[in-house]
Amino acid sequence: MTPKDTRETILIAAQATVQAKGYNALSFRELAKEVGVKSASIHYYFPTKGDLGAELARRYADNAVDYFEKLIAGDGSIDEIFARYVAVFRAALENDNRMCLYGVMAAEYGDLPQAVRGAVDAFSAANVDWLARLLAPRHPELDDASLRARALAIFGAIEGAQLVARGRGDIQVFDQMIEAYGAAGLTPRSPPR
Amino acid sequence: MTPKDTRETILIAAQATVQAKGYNALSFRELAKEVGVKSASIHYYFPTKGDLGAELARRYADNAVDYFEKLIAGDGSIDEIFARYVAVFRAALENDNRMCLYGVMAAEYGDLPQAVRGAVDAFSAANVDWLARLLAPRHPELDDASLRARALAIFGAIEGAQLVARGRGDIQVFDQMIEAYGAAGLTPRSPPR
DNA sequence: ACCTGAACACCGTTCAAGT
DNA sequence: ACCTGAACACCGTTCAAGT
Repeated sequence: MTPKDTRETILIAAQATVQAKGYNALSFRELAKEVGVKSASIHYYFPTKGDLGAELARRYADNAVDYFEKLIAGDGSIDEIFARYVAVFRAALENDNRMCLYGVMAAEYGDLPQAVRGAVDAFSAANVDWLARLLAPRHPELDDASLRARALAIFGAIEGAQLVARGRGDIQVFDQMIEAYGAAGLTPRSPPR
Repeated sequence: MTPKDTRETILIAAQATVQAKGYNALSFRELAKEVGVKSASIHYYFPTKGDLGAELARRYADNAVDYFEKLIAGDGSIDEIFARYVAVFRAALENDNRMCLYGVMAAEYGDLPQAVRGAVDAFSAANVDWLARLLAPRHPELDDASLRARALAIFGAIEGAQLVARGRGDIQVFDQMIEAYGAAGLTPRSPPR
């Protein structure tokens, strides 16, 4: 395994643990065992746990932005694109009842190193920006501030649906909540399949 | 200080820490320093951290249920009672950007002892029950399952608003999201003051 | 450049010992 | 009944030492 692979393997394993158990439950020693090195070697790539956490959050946000850009540039109605956006959050729950990295870290915010907080904030800002862009054509009557307020509310509602559904350990709870948001008119509705 | 006080002091200090930093960031040794005993004494009252966490979650749910019962039995329109319900979640953010104990613990769910999980689940169930009762008179057209789905969606949206607002460290973000939920018709709207 | 063992101060937990 | 010191295996971090 090349060093570049080792670094990547660390990040992948760490992300899975944080999404499942939280940032504070992530242990360098456990992580080292999964990767097949000693814990001191993790520190070679990431001097502190904060450095690892910050890179994790940055990577997560960057990957999300890339994917969302492709979604909005691709084919499909606003309803269809929104459904694919929601599907990303649903997929985390399908993956062993994991949560969005952002949601986990936001809940632990008070104990997060400053560098991690910055990357966490960037994720929510990117989601709100993207949602505002997606919804803009449908809401020509809204000024920029109102459009962003709507986007913020949608992002929060989805995060909350994920949080509550993971507590229930029931993905149908997530689907039910997303359906209710659509029925109330808060979000676009998924097109029938 | 009587022993009963000691036990109570432990619970109060522990709750504040969990709401600020998360369950995993709670340390028996730090807690002992705050309370003014040695960490082994905390174990006298709560044999394991799981025992403490479970009691924390139970107490939190019980206190919430008591308060909510008083709200629904007291004066006021549905809109007014709902506004007071939302105010409870807002108050956590006002208190040094803390979160609802439930939200924090749900985010750490994968690393929670079984006893803690049970108490966490009870809190969300209690909230959904209560919201369904509150909204029932306004939605005679909904059957029980639909009413509960609506209540679930509202609960999740409020939790999500709190999660995102704490990440921003901005309580106005919370207010904006609650306003947007009302505007969309998902939740009752706060009566003007 | 990459990895490691050993040490440090921390953590939850246990338990024999104190009052 | 309530508290404690000391020990255990854990934790993140540092660093000198290896290749």
